[in-house]
Amino acid sequence: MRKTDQKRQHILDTAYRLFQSQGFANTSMSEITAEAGGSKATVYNYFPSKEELFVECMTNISDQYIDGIFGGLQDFEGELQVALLDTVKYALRVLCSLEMLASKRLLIAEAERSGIGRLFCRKMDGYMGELAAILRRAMDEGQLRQGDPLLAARQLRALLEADIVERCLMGVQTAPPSAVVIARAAEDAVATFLAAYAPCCDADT
Amino acid sequence: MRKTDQKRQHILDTAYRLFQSQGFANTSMSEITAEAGGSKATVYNYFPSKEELFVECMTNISDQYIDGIFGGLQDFEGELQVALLDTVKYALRVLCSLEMLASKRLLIAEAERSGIGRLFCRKMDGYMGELAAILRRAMDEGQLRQGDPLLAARQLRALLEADIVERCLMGVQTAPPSAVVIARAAEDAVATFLAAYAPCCDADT
DNA sequence: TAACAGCGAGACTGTACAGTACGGTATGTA
DNA sequence: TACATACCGTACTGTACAGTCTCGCTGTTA
Repeated sequence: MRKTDQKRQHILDTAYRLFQSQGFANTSMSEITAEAGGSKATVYNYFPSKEELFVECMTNISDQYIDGIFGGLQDFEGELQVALLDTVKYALRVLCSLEMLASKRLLIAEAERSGIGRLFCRKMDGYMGELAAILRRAMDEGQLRQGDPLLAARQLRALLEADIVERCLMGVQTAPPSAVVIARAAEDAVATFLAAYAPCCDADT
Repeated sequence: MRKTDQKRQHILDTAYRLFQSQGFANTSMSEITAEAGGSKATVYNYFPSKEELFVECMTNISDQYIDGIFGGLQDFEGELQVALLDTVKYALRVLCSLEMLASKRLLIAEAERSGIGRLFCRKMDGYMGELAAILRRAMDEGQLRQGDPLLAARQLRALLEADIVERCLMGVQTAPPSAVVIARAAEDAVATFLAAYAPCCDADT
C-alpha cells in the first residue's frame, strides 16, 4: 500500500512537470512513462486515461498556484503600508516565477476541460475572502476608508498583476522579471491602492 | 489576381474562426479545408504549413483584439468621469465578448509560438501610450493629480479587467456577463481610479 | 519449492492527422 | 484549337500517439 502510493505520486509528479512545461497535447503518455520510469501498463494501472491523469494534475497545480500567492497571508501588524507591501511583494514574486506562469498558462488553455477553471476560481474566491476580511478589519480600525472589502481585495490583486503578469504570460521575455522590477510593480500597486482607499486626504506616499 | 486574394482571405477567415473556437491542436487542416470548401492542395497552395497559416491568423486576432478594446479611444470631452466611464464600459463589453475571450485564450496558450505574444504586447503598448497621452492631458488640465500617465493607463486597464476577465477566461460561465454586471465592474474601476488619481480631496464618488 | 501478484519492457492495434500526388475540370487567353 | 492557370476531389504516405496485450523478471507467501 505504501509503495503503490509512492509510485502513484511519482507518476503524478512527473506528469505534472511535463504537462506544465509542454501542455496537454504536446505531452504523450509514453513520454510520461519514460520520464517516470516503469511501463505504460503501470501508468494505466493507476490512471484510467490521459484525461483523468491530467485533471488530477491540474487540481494539484491549481492548489499550488493559489496557495503560492497568498500562502503567507495573515493579519497585518504595524504600519499598514509596510505590511501590505511585504505581502504583495512576496505574492508577485511567486506569481512571476516560471512555474506559476506555466501553471496559469495551462489553466487558461485547458480551462474548459472537466471544469478545471471553475475549480480554480472557486479556490481563488476563498483566498480573496480571507484578504477581504483583513482589509475589512483595516477599514474598521480606520486605516482604510470604509468600502466594499471584497471589491478592494480584488482591486488590490488587479493592480498588483497589472501588466507585468500579462507580459510574462505572453512570453515577452523568457526569464522572470528581476527583483527590482517586481519590487517596483508592487510599490506602484500599493501606492495606488492606498491612495484610492486612504481614510482621508493623505493620498500620495 | 482578384479571385486568388478572395480565396486566400476566405481560407484565412475560416481557419481563424476554427482556431479561435477549438485551439491549434484540435483543428485539423482537413477540417479547415472542408469548412472553407475546396481542397487541401489549394490550402497548401496559399499557406506552406499549418504553422504559418496559424501565425497569420494570430496576427489578425491580435489586431482585432486590441483594436476592439480601445478602438473608440479619443480625447475625453466634458466631465472626465462620464467620458471615462463611457470609454471603459465599451471596452469591457468588447473584452467580455465570447470572440475576444477565445482570442485571448488562444493568444496565451500559443504565446510562445513564433513570437505571437511579443507581437501582441507591442501592439498593446502602442494603445496604452495613446491612453496615457490622454490621461496626461487630463493631469495637465488639473482634472487628475500629476503622476506617471503610462502607469495610470496600465492601472486603469488593470482595474477594469480585474476579476471579471479572469473569471471569463477560466470558463466559469459559458455566456458573457450581462450588461448590468459589466456596467457595475466599469463603475467600480472608474470610481477607484478617480479616487486614486483625484487632484485633491474628493476621493469618494 | 511452487504458486502468485506486481511490475518492467516493449511490441502491437487502431486511429488521426500533416502533407503530397495525381487525375480531372472550369475559365480565360492567343 | 491549344495552352495555361487555378481549382477540385480524393487517395495515399509517413508519423505519432492512446490504449492494450504479451512475456518475462522478481519478490513474497505458504
